[in-house]
Amino acid sequence: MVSRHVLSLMTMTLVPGVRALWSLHRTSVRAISCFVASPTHLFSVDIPRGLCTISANTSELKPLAGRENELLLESLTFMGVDVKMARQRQPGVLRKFITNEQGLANFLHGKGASRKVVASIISRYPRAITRTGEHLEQRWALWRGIFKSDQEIINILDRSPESFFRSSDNDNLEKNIVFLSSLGLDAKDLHRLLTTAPRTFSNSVELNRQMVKFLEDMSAELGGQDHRQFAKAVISRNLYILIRSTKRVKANIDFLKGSFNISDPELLALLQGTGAEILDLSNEYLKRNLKRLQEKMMSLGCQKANVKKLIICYPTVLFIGPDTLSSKLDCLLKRGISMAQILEKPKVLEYSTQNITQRLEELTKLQYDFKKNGINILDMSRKRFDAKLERLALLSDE
DNA sequence: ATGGCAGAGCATAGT
DNA sequence: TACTATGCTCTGCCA
DNA sequence: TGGGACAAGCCCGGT
DNA sequence: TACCGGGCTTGTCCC
Repeated sequence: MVSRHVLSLMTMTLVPGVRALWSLHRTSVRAISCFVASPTHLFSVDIPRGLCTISANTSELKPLAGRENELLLESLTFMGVDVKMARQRQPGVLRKFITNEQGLANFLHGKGASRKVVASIISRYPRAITRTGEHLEQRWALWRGIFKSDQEIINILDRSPESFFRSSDNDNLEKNIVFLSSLGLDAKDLHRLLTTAPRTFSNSVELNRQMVKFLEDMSAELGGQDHRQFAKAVISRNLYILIRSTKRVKANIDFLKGSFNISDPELLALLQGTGAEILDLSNEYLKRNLKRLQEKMMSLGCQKANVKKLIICYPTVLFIGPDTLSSKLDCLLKRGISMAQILEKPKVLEYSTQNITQRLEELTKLQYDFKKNGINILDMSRKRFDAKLERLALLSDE
């Protein structure tokens, strides 16, 4: 009677993948069996104990018993998992009765992950151990449709375990891939997308659709010609766009629109060009940076049109914190470089104040004439700059 | 970014 | 059996 | 007048 | 944020 109850419980709750792992586990556990009392302990489905207690007190068996699963803790500790971290992140997982940590570990090892990587993955995203073998196989196959090798995927999992494990919906993942491909994003873009913003693929496909729709609508609103093309361009220019909220993106676009008198075609061009990344900024940050940038430039005698020009040809300026930007400008102006020159060659702002200061010193020593030669020399890479300096020194020797 | 956080929805426990 | 409380998962958002 | 060697400028995209 | 360098065009000096 009791055993039949347990059996049906087992068949109902153990999904096929877990059952497959069961037999696998029994063979592989020998090597480490010295650490635990019995193979079943390692798997953390404590059947013998369950058999004893099930009729007496059902609640002790269930996942939500309110206590942590000691055998699971042992198993995780043995695997090198940072249990403290896991507990802090997803405490509920540690109380679960049926888990698949060994299956997961075997699976990942098979794909080339080291023991350390596996431990780190579980520590940071404990829910990973609730995924069944079958689920893992499916999901991996879908990812492999985009990546060339297992190792590539392992690298991403190591960086961002959550991206792979947060969703349990493989259908959705598949739909996402189909959807994103259908946009006309080529294999290379898809690859870059999943590499740099893997979270995109655990979004619901509806959410991704919404963002694309939003971008297309925006293109229409701004008088664009090919709306699909616009959305595609924004995405491939800004791989993070799909993990932003449409609310944020809309707020940023509205803000840009209202802040300086940029025309619709100009805005359209900006957003699908290098300015696409502006959309990532938190709304407050963007507001603050633009406001302070304007203030600073006005105080230096610039017109509003100059601000606009700067942003359009060098949007990255909006990423630079107001204080560093301000001191960077001061540092250049102090050495006799004019604002007009900076506006011509804004790329100089990409370099650190320290770097710029140092270069200015070296050039002053050689009596470099910025008025005559311009400031191109400041925005070269270190190597190129040094080579240039050498040539200059040689020239002045003669 | 990724880790934290919140809300919705779901399953189970408890009465 | 019906209803509530509790806890977990999933998704989406924030910075 | 042609052409080739070398430097500079410019535009990219990639960490 | 800060930094790097590939690759392409243009300019210039010399034979």
